[in-house]
Amino acid sequence: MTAEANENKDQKKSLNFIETIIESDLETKKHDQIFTRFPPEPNGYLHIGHAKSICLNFGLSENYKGKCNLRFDDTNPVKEDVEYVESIKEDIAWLGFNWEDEIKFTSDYFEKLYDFAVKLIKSENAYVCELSPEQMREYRGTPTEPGKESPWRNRDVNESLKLFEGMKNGEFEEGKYLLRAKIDMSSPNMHMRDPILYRIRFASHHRTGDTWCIYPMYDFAHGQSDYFEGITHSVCTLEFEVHRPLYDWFIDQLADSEYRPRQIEFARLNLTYTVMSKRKLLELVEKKYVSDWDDPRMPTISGLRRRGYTPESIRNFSDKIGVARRDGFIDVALLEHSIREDLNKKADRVMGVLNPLKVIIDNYPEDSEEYLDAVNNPEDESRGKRKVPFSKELYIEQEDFMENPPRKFFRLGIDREVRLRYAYFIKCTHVVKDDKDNILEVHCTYDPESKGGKSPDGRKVKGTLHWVSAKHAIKSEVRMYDRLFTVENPQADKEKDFKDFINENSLKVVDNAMLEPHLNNAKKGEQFQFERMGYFCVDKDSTTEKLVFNRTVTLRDSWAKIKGK
RNA sequence: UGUCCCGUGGUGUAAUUGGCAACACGUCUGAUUUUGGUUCAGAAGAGUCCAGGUUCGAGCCCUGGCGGGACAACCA
Repeated sequence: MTAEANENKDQKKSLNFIETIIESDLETKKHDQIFTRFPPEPNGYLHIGHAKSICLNFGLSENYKGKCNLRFDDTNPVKEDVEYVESIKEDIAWLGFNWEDEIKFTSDYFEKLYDFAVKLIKSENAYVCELSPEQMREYRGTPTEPGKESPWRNRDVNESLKLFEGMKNGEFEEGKYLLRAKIDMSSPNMHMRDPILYRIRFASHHRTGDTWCIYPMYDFAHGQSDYFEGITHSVCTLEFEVHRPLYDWFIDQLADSEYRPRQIEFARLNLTYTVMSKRKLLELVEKKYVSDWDDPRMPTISGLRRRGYTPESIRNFSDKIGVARRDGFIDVALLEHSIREDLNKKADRVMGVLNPLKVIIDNYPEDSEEYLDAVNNPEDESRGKRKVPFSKELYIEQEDFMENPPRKFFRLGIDREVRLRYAYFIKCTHVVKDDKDNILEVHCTYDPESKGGKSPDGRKVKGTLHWVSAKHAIKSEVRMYDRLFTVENPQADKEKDFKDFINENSLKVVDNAMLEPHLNNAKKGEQFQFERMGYFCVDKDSTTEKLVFNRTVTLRDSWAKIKGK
């Protein structure tokens, strides 16, 4: 009974506006099953903003036991490339979504689209126009002023037919002719002012090669492709809202049954401090500000993956941000919370020192060493334990020692006692410095009774430090990637030189980090939580096979705040 | 000067047929802790853009303002 009550409670979880539409369509039997699609243009890598759309479209079909196509909207060969097709497939699969049947391409429908265009010419709903780009602009009018009709608007049907065929057969140079729909040049909606259907492009297409030299425009391809595939709910972003009347206009001309796909718009994802403009991301890659599309500083899915983000964290993030029709900015802190939440459960803990400071235990036997038990993941006992080597000379983090500690500093200082995690209590006796006053060595004594980190007399220490044995430690490179962009609202400054968006300190490389030896066996892509420093992802250097760690996200760092105050 | 969309704590999303605005992130306390992490407990923070109207009662309905966004590529 309570279980049932709980179930009801879960079901009552509020629906977003798209789910409301879908449930209503299912209830009224408008559709027996829903069918969505994710339609990227293969002209760049997918980023976190696309992830929202992917989770939405594929998620909807999963939740309502429907279907979802992956369709490449490849109607502009000059911008598109197979490299992008491959990366997009990989990213979607990595996120854990499955598309229905084989992958679709808008280019698969070029023939059908051509036939439909011919039909429109015959029904006097389309004509071949020969206005130049400049004239087009002039004739189009502005959002507040009506346009004027093309002199070719009432061209004879047979003449249009013949010219259109000539366009297809490559008889005319680019720009000579256009196929346009005949709708309404005085419509307040610019998209209804005799929109272009086909343009001539002598460009080789990544799939159809040189078969075609005329290519359909987005508006003439998208809705029809939805129709051909049986899509019920065509979910897209808000900027396509003004295209909807045109979308419907074409469907009206095309549909010969009750069935119609419905375009539904939602607000695209904006993230604070993050630029997601494809144009700018492309520029970053082309001008070598970053290594590639998957550079861990990039907001691309592949960049986040290399940085150590998990598919689950991105899907959870997507659930949390919700779906609506109002534009806003999601705080990037929510994204980071999502990955911390996930990694906190999954990532093994490990000790490492980024900026080593040598500690010598004076009363520890010279050539002795021992292996101490360390828990891999306190959240998950099944992750087991590991042995960590301990010896007379150790490294600790430079910032874990202060000669003149402030009031709330709980770590090592002269005459202070702290615990070395999983090892012993140590107490600092003195330090050795060079002539420039830099600390070279911190000398301590240890309490042999406190092995494992507990003292039999029950005395407490306030601080617990991570450490690494100097002679056993592996030296490795650690790269700390930060978000590349640090402008609060990048979209607000569209025209600003994007170089201003680049955070010069977005990458710090530490090449003398000392780590626990067992990390030698770490696999590429594995994530670890370095004690007190954050989450890191193994990213072996492909040229040298050197062990490299990328910072996924830092821990919540209260100490930094205390220090700042 | 046009058409369309949107306006709920700092941020994002909720609120059954109108019924004293909820959740998450963030922030701040406190407790526990072999990570200044995690976990747990708690607090602050909006009266729903404004003004009218309908109603016993409005974030939800109506009217009028104000504010923000989209639309003038042979891009998608």
